[in-house]
Amino acid sequence: MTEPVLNPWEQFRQQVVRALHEISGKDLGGFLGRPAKPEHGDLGCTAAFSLAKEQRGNPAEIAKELAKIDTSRFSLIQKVVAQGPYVNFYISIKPYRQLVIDTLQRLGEQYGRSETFQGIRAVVEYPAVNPNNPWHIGHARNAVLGDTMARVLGMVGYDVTRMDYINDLGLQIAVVYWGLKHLAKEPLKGKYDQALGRIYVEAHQKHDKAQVERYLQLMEKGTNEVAKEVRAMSERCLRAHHKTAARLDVQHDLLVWESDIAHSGLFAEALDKILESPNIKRLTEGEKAGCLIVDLSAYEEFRQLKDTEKILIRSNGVATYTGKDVAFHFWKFGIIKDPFLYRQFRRKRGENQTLWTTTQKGKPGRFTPANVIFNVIGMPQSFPQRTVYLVLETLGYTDASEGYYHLAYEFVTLPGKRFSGRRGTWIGFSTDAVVREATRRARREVKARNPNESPKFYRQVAESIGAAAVRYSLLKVAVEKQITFRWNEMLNFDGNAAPYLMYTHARASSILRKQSAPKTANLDVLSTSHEIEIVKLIGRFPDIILGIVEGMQREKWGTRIELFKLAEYAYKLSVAFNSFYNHCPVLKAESKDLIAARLLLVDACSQVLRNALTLLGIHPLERI
RNA sequence: GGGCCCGUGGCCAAGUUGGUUACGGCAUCGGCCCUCUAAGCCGAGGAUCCAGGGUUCGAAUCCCUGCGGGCCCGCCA
Repeated sequence: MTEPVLNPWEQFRQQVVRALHEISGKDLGGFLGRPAKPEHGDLGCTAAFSLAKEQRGNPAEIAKELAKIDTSRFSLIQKVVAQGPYVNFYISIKPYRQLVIDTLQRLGEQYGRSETFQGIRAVVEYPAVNPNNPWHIGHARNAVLGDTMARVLGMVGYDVTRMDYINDLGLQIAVVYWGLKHLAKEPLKGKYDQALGRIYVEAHQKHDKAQVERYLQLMEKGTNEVAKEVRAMSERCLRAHHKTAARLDVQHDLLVWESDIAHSGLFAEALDKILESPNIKRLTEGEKAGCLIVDLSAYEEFRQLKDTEKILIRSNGVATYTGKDVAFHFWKFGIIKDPFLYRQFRRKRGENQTLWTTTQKGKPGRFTPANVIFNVIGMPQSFPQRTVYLVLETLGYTDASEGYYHLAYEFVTLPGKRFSGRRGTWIGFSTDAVVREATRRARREVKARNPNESPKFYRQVAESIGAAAVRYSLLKVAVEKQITFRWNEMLNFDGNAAPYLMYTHARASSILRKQSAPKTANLDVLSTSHEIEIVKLIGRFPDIILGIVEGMQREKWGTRIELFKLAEYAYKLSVAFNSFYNHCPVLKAESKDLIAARLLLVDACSQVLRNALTLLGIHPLERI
């Protein structure tokens, strides 16, 4: 019995690898790449260059030898051609087309999935915005990356928990609470996080240090009126954050609060574990007398520092940020048992869509430890992030250290300045403001194009398009590129942008509305380059998704993810469809056979586009 | 002092384990709506790949030296 096919392109690639192995006796898979030009075939092999070097031969001669593959034994290889030193493989379109369509029809909305990482538990954490101001557009980049990452991981088999960590015990929270008490005029106007953010800017300048310090102590202590009010304030802010998240269809499963960590006993338990390690030291003399430290001088990049000793617990017994983070990750990985109580924060539409939160009064047991964790955190935090997982390693938790991924991305900035909560540079560039403006512009367009629709239609469609435009703008750029925020680019609706993708899907839907697609058809009549291009792109979809996850490279200062490849794919498929749309009539094709086959192709393309858009967090609409 | 990321047509930007003619978008110019949604399609122009050296049959990609932009290196949070 053969496994049911999930990934058509991989079937072809494997046949090429087998064919090359048979003719050369070597695994030449590493030399395969996709040629830049279609006339060079579907897969090219550059092995002849290095074989020539080894054998002191001529690359072109060697390529010619490699190309003497008997293709009749490989169903998906149509021909092999040596073009100079390159060995180019051409796909056998007839069986491949059938394989692609069969696979897609069998899997439907599941098409694209793979089982490679089945059964592995993953936690993705994002965006961890402090609950004292709203998300600015840079926070949206974090959130959208995390949310999309979670969707992609789910597609390749991971069991994913989408987590948000909320630091409701920091100085900035005490400051905004001070502002609320001393500056704010009740009732606050507008969205709560926006109002808090403005108060914070003012409070940052005006606050009384001693009073703020007093609040901070009470917050950390827990059982008192101030702590209760601060938690209520933070939760209210979080609800406002999650309204923003909902606009962008950014989802979470679990909120973890710093104040719950502080009062859960998690740290005491982690400390016991930390003390078991032979590599933890309590210093008795010098500047750091009384501190618990880990010496990181074994790592080359730390030796350059003035100080290779990383403090986990201060001389006053309080944990440092690194110390807290190490303890928190003990929990994520199940090194210590789960000390939290949980309750529902919000019930969502679907059954399994409940958003849970840690709490002081609730029930235990809502969390299963992870095998791998992905923290979506800015590139500038590379150093502290690396410190955390190197400390884990030094303490003896190598599995946890290796399963710790810092998904690093560069910030969104304004021309010439950074976003700052304190200075209030985010005002006017909150995620809400940007999405609102995108929606406003979308609504104008939608109304012009659909003059006789209801206000409800305009609103719903415009909201989807506006949010999608913002999401896509943030996703289509490689994570290591800084984004300078410009309205015209963020809200571009033409070309490589979300509205184009949605428009493409709506066009396909429009055809299928007029005549539904048959389940089977004679696919041999699909012979134009436009039709074949679509089939080939559809066949690559599962491989694109898997490639994003497998291509993740954990480097010293962060792991890069190539989520933009998903955006790029959706765009390419759309380009191919629109080209087809303009060159190949469907409903008015010249024969019944051709109409049926093209309808089936439109249906197939639309399904894959829908799958891709859903992964991108874009709602595929039938009409826009 | 040490370290990280980025530099590709006017603007944005893919390609950076070396490999077939540097992928696209915006903007500009020309063409296409009696035919399935023109947020579209077809075509044109536009690139010393930051600079200079080096390695190689072959460099946007690797190495060296600079330049420009952004950032990191606390018992802080």
